[in-house]
Amino acid sequence: MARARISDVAAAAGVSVTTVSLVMNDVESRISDETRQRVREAARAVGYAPNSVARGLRTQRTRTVGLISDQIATTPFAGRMLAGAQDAARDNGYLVYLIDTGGDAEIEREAIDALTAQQVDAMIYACMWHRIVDVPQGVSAKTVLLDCRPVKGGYRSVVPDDRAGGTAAVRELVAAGHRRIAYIDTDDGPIASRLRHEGYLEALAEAGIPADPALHITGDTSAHGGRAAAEVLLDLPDDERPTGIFCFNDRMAAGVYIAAHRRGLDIPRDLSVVGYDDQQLIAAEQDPPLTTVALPHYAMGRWAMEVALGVRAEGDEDATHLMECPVIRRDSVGPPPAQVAKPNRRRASHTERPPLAAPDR
Amino acid sequence: MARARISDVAAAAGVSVTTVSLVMNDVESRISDETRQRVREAARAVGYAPNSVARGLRTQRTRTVGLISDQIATTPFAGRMLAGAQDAARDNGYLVYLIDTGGDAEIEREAIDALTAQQVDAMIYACMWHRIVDVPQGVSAKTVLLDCRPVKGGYRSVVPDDRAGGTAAVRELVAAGHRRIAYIDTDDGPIASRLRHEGYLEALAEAGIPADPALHITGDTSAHGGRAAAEVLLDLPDDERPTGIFCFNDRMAAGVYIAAHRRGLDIPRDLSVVGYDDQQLIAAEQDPPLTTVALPHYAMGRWAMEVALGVRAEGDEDATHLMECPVIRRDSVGPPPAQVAKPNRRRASHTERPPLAAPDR
DNA sequence: TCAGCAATGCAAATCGATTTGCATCGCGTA
DNA sequence: TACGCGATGCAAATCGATTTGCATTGCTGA
Repeated sequence: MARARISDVAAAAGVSVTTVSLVMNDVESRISDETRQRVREAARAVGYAPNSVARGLRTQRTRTVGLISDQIATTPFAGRMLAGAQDAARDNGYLVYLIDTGGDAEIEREAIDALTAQQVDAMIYACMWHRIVDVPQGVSAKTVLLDCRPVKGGYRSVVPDDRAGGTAAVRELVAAGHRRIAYIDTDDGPIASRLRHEGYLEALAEAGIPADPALHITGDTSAHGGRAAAEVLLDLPDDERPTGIFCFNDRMAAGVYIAAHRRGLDIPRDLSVVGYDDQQLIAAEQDPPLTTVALPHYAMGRWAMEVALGVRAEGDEDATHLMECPVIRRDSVGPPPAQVAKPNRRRASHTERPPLAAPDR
Repeated sequence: MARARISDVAAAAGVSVTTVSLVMNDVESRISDETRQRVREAARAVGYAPNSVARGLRTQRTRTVGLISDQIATTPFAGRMLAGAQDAARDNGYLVYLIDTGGDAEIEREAIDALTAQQVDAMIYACMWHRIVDVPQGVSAKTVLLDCRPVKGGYRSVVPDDRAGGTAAVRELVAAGHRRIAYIDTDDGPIASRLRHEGYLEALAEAGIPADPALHITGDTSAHGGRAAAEVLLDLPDDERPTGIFCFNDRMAAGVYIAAHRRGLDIPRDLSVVGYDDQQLIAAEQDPPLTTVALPHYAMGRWAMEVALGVRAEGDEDATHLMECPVIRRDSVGPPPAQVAKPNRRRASHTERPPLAAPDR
């Protein structure tokens, strides 16, 4: 049984298709209340629902949005961003096409062409890590960038405020009384790395704590990298050893936990730790649960969609919106030990110490 | 500058729109090679790409698929499933609408209506956990169920083969020489729980090992639940204590690690552990990396899409496909200790032992 | 009684493609 | 010369909605 068409409703109600259309779309005036009533009942009786494809052809607006992303599958953050965009779309009666390009430029090209052919009303170009992108040609002017910034302007975009997040993280440690605070950074060099470092320096400066380059260590962004970096820090002489560590991300913070536990250090009694990302299944499940800074993925997704649909008035056509990263307080920050505790090391020296002690660079 | 229409190409090539359409769609014969050439060049010159909306209206096929899911945002597995479905769609020239209902029945209803109005060629109804669903009315016959089974048939569906996965997991332990093998189960009662337990029993049976109800413990599906359950097991007398533990999921296995480490037990020397799910950032990052059973999300997503699009011939219209769960061998399984090691307990007894020792029920 | 106007509703054009049936042309053959 | 036929290409209908401009009806007021 085929779907009912508007002409079926017209026949059932004994009116023209024009009248049905006018009634269904609540166009003002022209049609008497009595007729309206009759049309509505007929529509319900035959189970009519307008064909969006036909409507899209005629009106030139499809109420669909294309969301192109480079990596949906491989990061646990993606979901929150999608959910935010999704919810905003639904709230406004839009449907979203999702395309994951896997970062492949050719697939990206094809995706843009396909979405354009499909007459989407807007596009969102999403990245899974805060980075700078060269937006491909062909995306419409109504494209919004999500978690990335354009190489040379011309687009509205939204990214996390990593700088302020770094400051907030370090302020947690400062507020707890720490003065020797390390930053375990990544050596992969993403934008967020630089920004969080700036935030770290700013928080130190505002607390009147001189920055010590020896406390800025790098490693790869895994638990292993964090652990290796932490071992370098914990091997420092007692009066140079940090009492608080801010980590580039939660996975590295998990590595710090491992290094600390292996030396019999208790968190937060002997060492305070703050992470970044508030990564599901990592941050909250640490023992003790990790204090960290959340990446506002849901809010960014929502923002991008609302701007793309034009329901959120953003004055500037060419501006990057910084989304606040809230601190999530859990149990990994406490006051510094009264005097630096002597960790009961299992080994006198780490002969296998990894070659990661890269000082500031 | 508006997009070029087919009539623009026709004008540029000096032919009719019929001819252009015939050429662009590679309809056989009728048009001379010379004309074909001319049309193609004209199309390229004006930058023509067909309008999918108009085409969809005329052909009644939109080359789009709707993917309705209950929880995209909250599980780290979703991405793989989406990626599989996505890739299969792209391989066949389809675009996918993604809708996350959050499990809300009303939103689900609206989603189905919206997708129907949008004339999707097929739908996929995806769940994030293997479960039984009452598929709402109105989904087309071409709907495929992903990671769930219908209450009363009528749909094609694909789910992980949790039973065989449970068997494979336990076989790993049996093959390493273990005879006292525990199963730390969940008490939430998902389908997978029962199936994996059946698989566990089957592996024991085929190895001629009698099942010991005391070795079937339950807990909640978190690291905390796994840890509590492991403590119960490790408190058993030496000759009853398991040497190998199969866990319902990787998070619980992570809890087993914590319990073992707190007692000074080394994995896999003193205790072997097998998880389930191969969860990103959990399984591989354990110390040592966890041997586990992978949920075949990507393959299931691809299967569902291919069946939905009709490119994979599945004879039975009403059948559930079981997708194999491969074992991922890492470093948490070894031979059992020569004789059961005396763990160097920190405490003589666990006065705070949690009330979780629910025997088989 | 009839012009004029408001109220109401409809016919037809339109969006941009696909596809059916028909028209034209040129050439070979009777 | 006239006819038939293959090759080629086009006009027009169609998909299902929206929307413009016009037609009809009934009522008011002169």
